[in-house]
Amino acid sequence: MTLADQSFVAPPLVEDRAMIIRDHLRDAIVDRRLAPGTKLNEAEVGALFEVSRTVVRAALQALAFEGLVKTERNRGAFVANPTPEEARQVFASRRLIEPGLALAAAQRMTSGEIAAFRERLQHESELLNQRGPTARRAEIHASGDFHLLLAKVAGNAILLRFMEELIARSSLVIALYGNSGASSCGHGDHANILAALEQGDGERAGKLLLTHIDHIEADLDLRNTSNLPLRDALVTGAGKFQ
Amino acid sequence: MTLADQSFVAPPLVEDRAMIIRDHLRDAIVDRRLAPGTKLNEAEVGALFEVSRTVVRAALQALAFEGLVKTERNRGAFVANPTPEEARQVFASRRLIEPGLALAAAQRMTSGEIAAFRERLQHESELLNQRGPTARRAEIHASGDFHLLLAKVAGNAILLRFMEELIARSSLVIALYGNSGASSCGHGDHANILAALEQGDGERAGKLLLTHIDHIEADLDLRNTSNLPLRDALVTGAGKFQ
DNA sequence: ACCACAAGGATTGCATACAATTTTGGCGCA
DNA sequence: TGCGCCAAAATTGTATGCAATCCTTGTGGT
Repeated sequence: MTLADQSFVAPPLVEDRAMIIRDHLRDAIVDRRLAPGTKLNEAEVGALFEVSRTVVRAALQALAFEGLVKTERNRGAFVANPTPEEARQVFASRRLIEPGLALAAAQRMTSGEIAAFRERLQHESELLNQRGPTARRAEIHASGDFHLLLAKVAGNAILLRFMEELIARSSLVIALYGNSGASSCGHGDHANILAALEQGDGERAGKLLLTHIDHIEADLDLRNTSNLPLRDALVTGAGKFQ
Repeated sequence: MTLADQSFVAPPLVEDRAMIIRDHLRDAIVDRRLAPGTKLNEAEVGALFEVSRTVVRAALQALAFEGLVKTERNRGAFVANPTPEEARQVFASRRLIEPGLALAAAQRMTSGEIAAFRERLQHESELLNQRGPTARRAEIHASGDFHLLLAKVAGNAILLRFMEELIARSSLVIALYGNSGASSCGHGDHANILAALEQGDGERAGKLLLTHIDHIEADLDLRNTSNLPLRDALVTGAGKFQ
């Protein structure tokens, strides 16, 4: 390795520490290293990242906007614990938006972007052949990245941001309600969608996306209200002791 | 006046001052009382609302998330100055989402919600008969409210939030690029959409929404790159002195 | 044993103080 | 006059202190 190899380092000369912390927390939430309902103590998080509460609060506010964190006044911030109804709304939103993205993407996609898609798929299939919780987390991540790439190619920055939020929340929902049995969203779906996109058939890609989302949602058990962390189980659920 | 007269005071015992300031600023931006590009000085805003910079920063961060404010590190917050491309993306997003809302709304709409729609339309037509910039602002507001009501009736909280952002940005775009000539978005469109919804014909309502959005966008002059406030004109535009 | 309640501790909301950065204004010089 | 440079002023980024609120826990009464 030569010095030239390192010269590429993009100079984030001025870093926005709040956004860095936000990204770390988001990763942890989506990967479910932070369980839903977990209290995010400002001082504690600040100590972890070696910043003051001021910065932490900015990060938490950002995550609250994305729906990954719920804040209650004078009580603090908690990792979101999406209800089945919220989960349904997430997927309903995706059903509405993603076919439109496919239409736009099919028209605009360049050969370079096709290559990027292929690389993604390759990465996914590698993860599929691995076992263990780490691989499964990476798999959920990778699956989301496919949809995010679709949104990027579609070329609408607003919809891309919406999709970023929806994908993050989807990952949380899958981690919460997913029947690990069926492993996860079918990898084959993505390949078929890409094929349609390559042929410029955005409409078919959109229909495939719809069934793909159906597959994902079918793998969820949205009846399940258990495994809720104590307090939230009693507060949000209609428990025996209310 | 007796003591009892005062007892009614609705207890916003704990108010979130940051959100109040956010709402005020948003209204001012959407009504264009704050011109695009205007610098939002933290201390200045804080003095106006009699709060510290801390809460002002929270409000500004919230508006930045909605795309109504752009922040630059160490430089401050500025009222968003949407480019024609951003404007197009706003309306493209609405074209994608609103027909889906119409479908859902047509199925779920109650008689009470129909009445609310009628009331909205009544309000709109009253504003149409008035002249002057104040009435025009209120008209843009009211027109947006129609679409927000549609989103509420559709019953998806996530899409409602997306629409809130899109409507706010639309209002800003209309204020920026609107040819006041054609007054504004046709009021008749809304009546037709409501009629379709009442008949439960969500599909037709969706199609009418699409042409309605076409009408709105057709009334814009997105070629216009003038009236940009100095700095932004030079930074974002490919000026002579780059 | 159970409940009500109060004191203490912990945590958040907000204001303020200080550091880092940018902008402004002026001064010298060509 | 016009340009470049530097110091002062202004503004934002961050840390910290204090007040308000909530939660816990222990205590007394029934």
